Amino acid sequence: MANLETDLYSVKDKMYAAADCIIFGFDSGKLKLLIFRRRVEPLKGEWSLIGSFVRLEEDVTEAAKRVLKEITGLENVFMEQLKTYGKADRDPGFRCLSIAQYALIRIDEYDEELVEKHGAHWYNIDAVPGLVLDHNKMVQDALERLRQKARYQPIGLNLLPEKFTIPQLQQLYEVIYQKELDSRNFRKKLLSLKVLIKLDEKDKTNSRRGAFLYKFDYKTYHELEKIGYNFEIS
Amino acid sequence: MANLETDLYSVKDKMYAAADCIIFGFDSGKLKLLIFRRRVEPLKGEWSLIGSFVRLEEDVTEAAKRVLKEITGLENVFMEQLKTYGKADRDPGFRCLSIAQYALIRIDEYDEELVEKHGAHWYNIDAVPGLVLDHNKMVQDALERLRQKARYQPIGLNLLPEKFTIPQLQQLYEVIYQKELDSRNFRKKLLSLKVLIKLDEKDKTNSRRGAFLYKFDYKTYHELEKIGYNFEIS
DNA sequence: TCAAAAGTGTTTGAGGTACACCCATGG
DNA sequence: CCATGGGTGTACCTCAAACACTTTTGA
Repeated sequence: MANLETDLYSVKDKMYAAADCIIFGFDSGKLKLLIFRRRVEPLKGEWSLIGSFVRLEEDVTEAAKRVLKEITGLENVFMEQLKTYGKADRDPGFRCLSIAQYALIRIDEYDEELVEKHGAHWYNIDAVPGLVLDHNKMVQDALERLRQKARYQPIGLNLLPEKFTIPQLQQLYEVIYQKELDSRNFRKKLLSLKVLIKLDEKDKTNSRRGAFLYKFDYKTYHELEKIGYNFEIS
Repeated sequence: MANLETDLYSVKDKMYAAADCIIFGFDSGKLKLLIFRRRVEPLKGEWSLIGSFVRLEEDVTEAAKRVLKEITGLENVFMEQLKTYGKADRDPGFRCLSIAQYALIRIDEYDEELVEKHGAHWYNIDAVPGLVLDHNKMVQDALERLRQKARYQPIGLNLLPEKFTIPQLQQLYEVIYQKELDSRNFRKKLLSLKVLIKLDEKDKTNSRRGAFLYKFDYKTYHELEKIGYNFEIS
């Protein structure tokens, strides 16, 4: 990127590719998005998704992982390609495709210091400010994908700690679907799937009585998946 | 593209983007794929998806439409971005992302002459030969997407003529899902959705008795869609 | 008249949805 | 002892799945 501003001819003459990350988190019953203020011109100081140019010798996936690690310190995070934004005029400076990817992170695990160092902030998903370029559209598309995908695959769990309670899980699905769920039916459905392992511990942060903690049984889940089982939470 | 081979330095130094199209058709009860033999080095003569570099001043979507029109003569075809293939080493010649898009076309409408002129061929989906680079993977991914998407949205209809019979439609779903369906249940389900318009004509190509032709009622469908109706065919 | 595809109803079981009360505990 | 969130059971109804025979008509 160093020569971007010095070598104008080559800049205008080239195709660039950016890996932009839509980073979701879940905290205090809210779905959150990690964004930051751009540090470079153009649009310096504006809110933006976190991204980077894809280097010539680098896989697109690697670029996204690099960005994510740089800003959160996390590796091995759930991340999936959303789609590529390829309008010729989407970036007024030069021709740049954006391969958008969304990530689901456990908000209790990220490196707070690193995040602050980069000028990043967590915003409630329903209060995201105006972002640079087509980034708001990307967030909307990512949300829709998350909603769609969470219905049939247990990806939502990537937003919770490894040990979680049923009420927590229900709350998560409620914010993803934007709809209240009946706790009796939710619990019944979840347990009938046979992929939750009940632990002996309780989480007492939300009530005197405490709620039992569970872990998701990925091993069983993957076996069931092979034989055409489908996880579905409406 | 003309200077690709003359200007080696710039070739190695640049990021390219290709729009590759996975073109599906449906004919004689089979799902088909349109591929062609590469006309240029490298890999000249090998089977390949149809694609083109995305021009600097062109939207990615436009590039795909351009390719599709060039080879089939068709415009206004159902086409959707599949995903971007971005491994650094996916193309041994130079750095090239591929933004893959899949298209569903009515096989009775394409321009046969044009297709032949380009050395293209329709292959049964279960007999596709080895393709160049990662193109076989793209086809697999597109198929999976088609299967997934057809379940909840009436996109399959883009593979049939405007007027179609229920048995034809059933056959289509059978090849997409790779599974036999019960004709009584299928018909019942379809008609209960209230989005098929029965015509007075019959198609007698498949039986003496003839089967009634139907049209899909997109107008009603889109209205129902707004109020949270969901089309679903298992 | 017969072969071959089109078209039609009913029964059953699984699972989604609606709904209200008791339990456990710390302050 | 009580306020607060955690946890449980039942009745109903919808819909998917299984299943077999009649109709039409051109050759």
